[in-house]
Amino acid sequence: MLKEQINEAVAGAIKEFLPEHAQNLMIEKPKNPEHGDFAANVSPLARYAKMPPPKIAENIVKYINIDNVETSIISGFINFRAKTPKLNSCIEKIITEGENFGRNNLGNSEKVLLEYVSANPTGPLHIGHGRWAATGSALANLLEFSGYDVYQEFYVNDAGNQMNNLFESFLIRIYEVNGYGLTIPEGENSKKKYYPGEYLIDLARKFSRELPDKFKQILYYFNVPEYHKEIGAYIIAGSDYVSRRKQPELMALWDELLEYAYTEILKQQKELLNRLGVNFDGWFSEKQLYERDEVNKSIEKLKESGKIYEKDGALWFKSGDYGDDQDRVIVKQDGTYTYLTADIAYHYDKIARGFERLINIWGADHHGYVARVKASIEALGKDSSSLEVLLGQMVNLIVSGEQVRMGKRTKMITLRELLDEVGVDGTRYWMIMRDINTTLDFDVDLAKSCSDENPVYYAQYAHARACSILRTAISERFDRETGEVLPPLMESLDFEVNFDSLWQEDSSPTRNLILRLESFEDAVLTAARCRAPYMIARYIQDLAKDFHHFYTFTRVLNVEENVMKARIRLVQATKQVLKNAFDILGVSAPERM
RNA sequence: GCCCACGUAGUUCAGCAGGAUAGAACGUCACCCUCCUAAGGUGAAUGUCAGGGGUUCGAAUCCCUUCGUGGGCACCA
Repeated sequence: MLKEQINEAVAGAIKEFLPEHAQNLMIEKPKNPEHGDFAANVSPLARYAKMPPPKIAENIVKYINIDNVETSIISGFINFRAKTPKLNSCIEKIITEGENFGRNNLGNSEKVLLEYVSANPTGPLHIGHGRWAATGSALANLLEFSGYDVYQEFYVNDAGNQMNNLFESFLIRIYEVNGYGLTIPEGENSKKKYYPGEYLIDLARKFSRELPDKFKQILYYFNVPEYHKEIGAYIIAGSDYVSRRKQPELMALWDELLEYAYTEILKQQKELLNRLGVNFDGWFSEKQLYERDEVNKSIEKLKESGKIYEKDGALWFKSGDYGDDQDRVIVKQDGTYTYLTADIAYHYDKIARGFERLINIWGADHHGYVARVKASIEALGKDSSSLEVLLGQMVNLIVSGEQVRMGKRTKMITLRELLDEVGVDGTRYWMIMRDINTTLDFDVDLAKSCSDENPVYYAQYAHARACSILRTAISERFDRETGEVLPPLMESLDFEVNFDSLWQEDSSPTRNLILRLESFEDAVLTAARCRAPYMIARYIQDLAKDFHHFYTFTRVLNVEENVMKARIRLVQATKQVLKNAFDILGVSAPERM
């Protein structure tokens, strides 16, 4: 990689010139392209070298010798300019490496567990989940491309209070669709306890259709008498059946109903994620943590660390000792566990499974949890820096120029609806293309428009255009005047190239394009380091721009044969790099549009 | 009140391990298709980098502070 090469050469030169103050300088791209392709600013060395920057630059340049790279000095800057043989070799490298071009070994096969989405199995995925899903799967690709061994996991919260709420809501809906006149109560309080979404009505219908006998059992065991109708759902959800819950038959039925509901919902979530091109390696069940007694085991481990104490009838974890604002409850007064307890057990399990690095994508609303979980890892005697939590900000949906408030009162727009509207490529690209630290304005109309205002189409069009040129090169042609069929310009795209013919005239669009292609390796490396797939989307935009620019200024076909061959090669290289970049994002690179 | 993120052109955003004249897309205006996809390109206009301090040769970038926006501060998940 050119930048890397220059960086090493400069560092080596500084070692010769200023052995006692050797350091790396930043290699950057000059804003003014006339200065060169890369530049190093020597000013930081001024205080040690005790001479003016231009003098320092002169001294350093003496020790720099990179094949086919020119150096020049302007005041305190050393500028580097790649000569044509260097650029030619870049094209060859891309063609040779093909789909592997851009890979690096940053990860050094480190085993990474990437956890993302992890929605509750209590309802449809919403827009926010779509952002984590798209970004997470792109990050997984990016990390794999950078030498990490990535395992993608979805944590299924199939235990805890929300499961009771789901059960109760589902039960009410079953009564409702069977004509018992019950329904989910309205009001703010109700929203905390019930899932009012229509999807449970559909699910209750499906249930009643598939398992008609079950409803008879429900009537028997839950025994909602006629007079309860008026009082409504509160009776069902209240003490009436809770006291009877101890009956084994009732419990079995309870579990059966609940399992039916959440496995159906989970199935729908999985299907939708699949459709989005998101493929998890594992689905980790919270419930299983309890069944395998992992939660208790992790409490024992915490006890061993001496960071557990009892207060007010509850068991506390001294997370405050590890930088959390305050200590946290692990076992509640009533003997049940908090959400955190299971989460700690989950993270212990990840470590026990041999993952060296844990990366979680969480919504920003979970940011309070970061310190707690990190604390629990510290208590285990591990370095909590192995856990990286990426906090993602919200998604604002823009429809017809108006922001659709995602508040509690308005109807929730689901990911499925968005996907139906915008399509997979548009949804993924838009979800990924912004820094996860900023709130995302998702303009639905723009995202689904097939116009130049839409960055997805701009970029995909560049790929289609490259494909079109290559296709035309080997296709039969018609003579415009005579209508005669002419043979293809090229028999095949497999030929020897002399790249010197690329450089016969002013060719700055060509230079820029090649330098951009070359910088893909650097872009991947930086994006992987920052865990930031959006940087790849940005790279794609830049590359597409350079290619469109090249296209309008440089004819590829129907020029002198050697020139044509060299330019075809360059188009092939562009197509390859675009494809590799799109593959990381999981967005398709269409052959034609 | 405390914690996190954000504030850059009319709009959406890059740039932020300090460095040369602050960039792009969209929108606006003026142009470019005999010929590889005009879903493209060229040119022009557009800025108190939220405000104020500080650090230094140099700050959009680092530090402090004020203001604004969003999110979070449970023995809920």
